[in-house]
Amino acid sequence: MFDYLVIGMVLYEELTGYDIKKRIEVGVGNLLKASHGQLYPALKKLTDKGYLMMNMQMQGRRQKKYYIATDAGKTAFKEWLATPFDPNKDGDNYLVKLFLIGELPREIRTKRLQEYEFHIRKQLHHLEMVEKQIPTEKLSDRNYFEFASFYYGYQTLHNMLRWVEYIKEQKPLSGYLCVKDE
Amino acid sequence: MFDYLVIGMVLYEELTGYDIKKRIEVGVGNLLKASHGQLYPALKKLTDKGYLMMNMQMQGRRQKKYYIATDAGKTAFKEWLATPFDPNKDGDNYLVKLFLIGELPREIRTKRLQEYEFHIRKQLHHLEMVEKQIPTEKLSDRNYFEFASFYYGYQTLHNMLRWVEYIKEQKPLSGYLCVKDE
DNA sequence: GAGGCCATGTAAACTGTTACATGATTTG
DNA sequence: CAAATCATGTAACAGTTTACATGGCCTC
Repeated sequence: MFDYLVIGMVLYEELTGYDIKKRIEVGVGNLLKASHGQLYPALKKLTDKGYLMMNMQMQGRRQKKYYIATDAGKTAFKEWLATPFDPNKDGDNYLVKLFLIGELPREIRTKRLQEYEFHIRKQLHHLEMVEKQIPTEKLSDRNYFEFASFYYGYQTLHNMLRWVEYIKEQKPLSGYLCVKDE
Repeated sequence: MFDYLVIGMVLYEELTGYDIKKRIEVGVGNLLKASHGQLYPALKKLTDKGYLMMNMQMQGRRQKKYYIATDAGKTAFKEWLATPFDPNKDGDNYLVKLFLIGELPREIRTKRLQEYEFHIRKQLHHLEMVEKQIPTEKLSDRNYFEFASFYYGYQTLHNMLRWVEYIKEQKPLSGYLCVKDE
């Protein structure tokens, strides 16, 4: 998965390893860290495989290696991206696919987004079942924070749902943070 | 860290490995999975170290192993929990400590929560700097979803902040999900 | 009686981090 | 001129998942 994310970063633009790392941090940094100890070997491996092309340049005395996806890399990437998300196998990584989903043709994209939405709703439903078993009265300090964590997870899923609903219609992002309710 | 989480689950109650796994899933499942291939060896290791005590029982023909923390285990756990959170070392795992923070005396707890809050605000501030560089006009399909992912991360942090502010004052959890704004 | 959940465990494979290593450029 | 950031890489280590392995209990 990490490999595909890397290819996805250099589909149209030449970037250095350093640049790629930055982009990943900004885009999906909240759930995935790309350590350079993982990134640089990956770049080498993907170049050897023929998925990336490397172009070394000198900027003054500093060497920079620019990478860009080859046709083979683009094909492999798009095949991976178009594959339906499997909750059992892909676990939590749907956000990575969502991050890159703009690369899919609109029709498949909409289908995938609907699948994600369905999956989130299923998880939410499950948490609602669990929630019914939480006592509502006075909690000890101990239990308070345990249940608080549960509610945090619940809330997080809710936000995910709202977000997917929002981007499914490709509403302007400038409005996203201001929207308060569903 | 995983080890301490496990000890934290059995401070007062005897639980089986299976039970522990379930509890972790409900409490912090959204950011941490406890695979049984990791849990069972950990239980064995912690028992050997003297941090857990095991008590085998038969339920019909089925053997169940109940674990509970020893005094040594409790001490080690509380030392770990009281240690200030280090963003450079502990990364994203603060939610695990928050999940267990009710075990700390109120004074230290409040201090830790304030530290978490400060850390989240710092991250938010950083994202706000990044956000200023995002063009507000019409985005291509490609860029739309990349920036959308950024906003998701931003939103997630905001929720984290709201949550920490809320539980800092130990407000009733039943109201949490209904609160819409800060 | 089949399928799903309860229950435990091991080992190989895989993934990811951290420490080690080096050095240039930019900014205060 | 010091510190931060840019820039690349390796290797040992730590952490995690997955597949293999087994079997009981409960509900439809």
